[in-house]
Amino acid sequence: MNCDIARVYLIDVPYSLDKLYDYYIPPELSKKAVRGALVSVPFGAGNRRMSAVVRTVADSSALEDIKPGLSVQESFPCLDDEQLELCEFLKEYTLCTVGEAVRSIVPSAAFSKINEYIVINPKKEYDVSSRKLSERAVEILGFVKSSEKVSVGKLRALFGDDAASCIGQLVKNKYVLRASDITDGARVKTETSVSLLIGAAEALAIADGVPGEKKIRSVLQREALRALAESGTQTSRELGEKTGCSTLHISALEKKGLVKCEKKEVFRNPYSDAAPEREEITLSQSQKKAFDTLKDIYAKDGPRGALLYGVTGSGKTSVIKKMIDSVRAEGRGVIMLVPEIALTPQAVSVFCGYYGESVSVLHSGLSNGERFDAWRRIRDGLCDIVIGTRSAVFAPLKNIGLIVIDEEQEHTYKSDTDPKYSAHDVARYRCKVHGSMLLLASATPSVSSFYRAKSGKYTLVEMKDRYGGAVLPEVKICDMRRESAAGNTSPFSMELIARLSDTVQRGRQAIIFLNRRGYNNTVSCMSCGEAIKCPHCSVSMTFHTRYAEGPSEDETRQSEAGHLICHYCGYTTRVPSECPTCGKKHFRYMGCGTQRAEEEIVRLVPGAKISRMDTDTTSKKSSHEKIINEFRSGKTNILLGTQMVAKGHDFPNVELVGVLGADLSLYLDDYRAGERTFSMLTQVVGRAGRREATQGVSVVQTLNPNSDVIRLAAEQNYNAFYENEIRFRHNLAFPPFCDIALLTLSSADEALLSAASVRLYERLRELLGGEWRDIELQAFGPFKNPVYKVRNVCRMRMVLKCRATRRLREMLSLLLCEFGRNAKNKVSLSVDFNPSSL
DNA sequence: AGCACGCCGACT
DNA sequence: GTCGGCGTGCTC
Repeated sequence: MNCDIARVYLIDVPYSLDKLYDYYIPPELSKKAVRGALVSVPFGAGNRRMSAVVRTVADSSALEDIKPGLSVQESFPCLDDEQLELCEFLKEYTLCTVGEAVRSIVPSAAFSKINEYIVINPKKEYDVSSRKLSERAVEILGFVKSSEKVSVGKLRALFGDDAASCIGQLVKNKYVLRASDITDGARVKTETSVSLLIGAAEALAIADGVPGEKKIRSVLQREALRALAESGTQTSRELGEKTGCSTLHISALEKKGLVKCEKKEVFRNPYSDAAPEREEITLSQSQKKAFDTLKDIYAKDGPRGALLYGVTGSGKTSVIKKMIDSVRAEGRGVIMLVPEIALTPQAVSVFCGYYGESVSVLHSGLSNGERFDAWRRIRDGLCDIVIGTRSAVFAPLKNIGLIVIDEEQEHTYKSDTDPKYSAHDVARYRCKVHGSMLLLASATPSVSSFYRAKSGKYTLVEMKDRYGGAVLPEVKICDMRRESAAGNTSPFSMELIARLSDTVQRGRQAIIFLNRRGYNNTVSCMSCGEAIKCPHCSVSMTFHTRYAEGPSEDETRQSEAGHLICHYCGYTTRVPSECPTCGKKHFRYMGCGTQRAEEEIVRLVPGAKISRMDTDTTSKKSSHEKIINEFRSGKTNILLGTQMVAKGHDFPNVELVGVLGADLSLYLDDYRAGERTFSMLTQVVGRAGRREATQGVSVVQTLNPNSDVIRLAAEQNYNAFYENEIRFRHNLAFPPFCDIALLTLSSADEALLSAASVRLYERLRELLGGEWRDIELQAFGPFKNPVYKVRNVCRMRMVLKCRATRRLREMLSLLLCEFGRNAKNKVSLSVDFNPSSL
């Protein structure tokens, strides 16, 4: 066999079908059907056309029956070797399909779309009466006859779900044919630049109608000439805007031999107008020291990772910029990941200004076209810095010298849709491939990363001084139990109200932070302040109200209504009649949100002009920036909001920060609750008095003033916090001492779902007792998801504490295939390693 | 997932 | 008798 064979992965197949398939390459495509190319192939009994990516080109196959019919979809090889291997890495690592991996690293606009449709068979005489066709089929045939081509989906919509079988019948009897075509993905945008072929003086003379010169009657053509003579080469769009001429006028000028037009590709870049600003960076002594250490690490060979741990305000960004400069000086590229660009637009603008044309920005707010263009710019080597959110870690940069993960503790770096990857892991992988350095930066590193640093996997680089000798704000912890004992039922302490009034009166500004997130409340004792915790997991229990929140359907009523549930192990109990810690009988159900807080401020602080910022008020595209600008300009004097107010913004006029319910996030049903609370408090407390000589003040309100996490965050004592936390993780076997694999079954059919969850449990036990008995793991469940029903889909889960080894992944892969194959029953299984929340 | 093949109930 | 129900199995 001397015909070439392409070994491909199909793009949109379920996990159990995600294997390699062989197809003949037609001789005329042998140049185009190369490794990494996007192709389409006929698949399955019905020869449906499916997208695929070529993994290997071989000259022979182990199989006998190989289908022809491969065609090439895109003009460029979509993936290079590194990206293809990255896709396979993602499959192995996160148990996604190769197709899902491809879709997440290639912008959707690069994909052509395959349209399948039905046409009438011109060769077939359709003597309907003679053949035995169902009435339905005759009806459908009539419809197909009357229209040129119809998609199966449309027929299904018009004739009901059994249309498919009728079509099968029609196809079998050759009344109709299946066919497909391809619509292009994103167009490459071009623009036409117009330049004069004659001298400017001559052009002006023609435009003015000077006698003796060539005569042009059209006013608009003359105006276009004038504009070109005055300002030189321009795009046809610019000319149109300036003079009102159209492309017709320009092509007329071109025909007359007066101008020449050139088409060239342009890249849509929403950041191209960032003000260029390249200030020389001067480093303080401690910054310099950190920078030198990082450079030494960079100069080493082999896998290198560093954790840049610097207290808030120590000036990490300048050190990172210097690092980026020195990496680029060696001719290598940089990827810098940030948690969420929407929250820090000005930080991105500053970066873009500093690095100008060399930087590409990638984030979810881009249009498909913009994203595609940014991706092409990077792939074609037109820029060497990429700044972006999680998925920017896949940027097709060729020669990576450094990957930076800023604010590395943020949970946005973990994806919770397939592929369920963590940017840290992908960054580590790519750094290994490129021989580049990984740099994590944070004022409050994640416990896992700090542990890696402590155990020598990363080099720890510390910055202990605040830049410019700024002082930390004074932090007052306010015991809200006393307030309520004294009869204050408002969410604000007397002290905070007094300070707020004072601040407002003196024309200064304040930030109020309220971490009112999620839908469920915790129950804590009015007397000792302790929240009720699960006896098995030492995480707080969640109080479920009568109705689940979310899209309110009548059926979303929860069966566990009015119970306490541990989202971790599934343990469920009633609210006890007395506090397990102190025996008192009164509990507080916490749940004051930003809206109520706003009302209270209006009532309690005369003259306050408040901006409220939370997901409710920032749903519109630019409203977030509007609120920020109003506050920055002093139009409002109190900024009230959720996490958004804690991030990145630097408001010089803020001297007071209030934190309501500092312990709210402490009792989230997740083992990282402490870590998140600490990070949050540290950030928000640091917002007060950033650069003024006058010390800012933070008032932290809590029901639990003795909590170590809150106390240590107020002191900004990360090390002590870490020591506590790592001990807890060690004792209860949580990451980094083990991994968590979350298995989720979902289905619209409750009975099938619970049957499947029993099967899953039994199958898992069977596997672990047999062929896979070498795997050590602790399994919990199955139990219902904390939010059991979402949009009428019910979910059940099992939680595995284990080591995410290759062997474990193999076993879970087997499970995925087994439970995927039975997809008939409409139950699907998914696996998430170390999910960002439980 | 989708689609074919294949073996049992209610209709012309 | 057959149409068409969906159970089972395969897809290069």
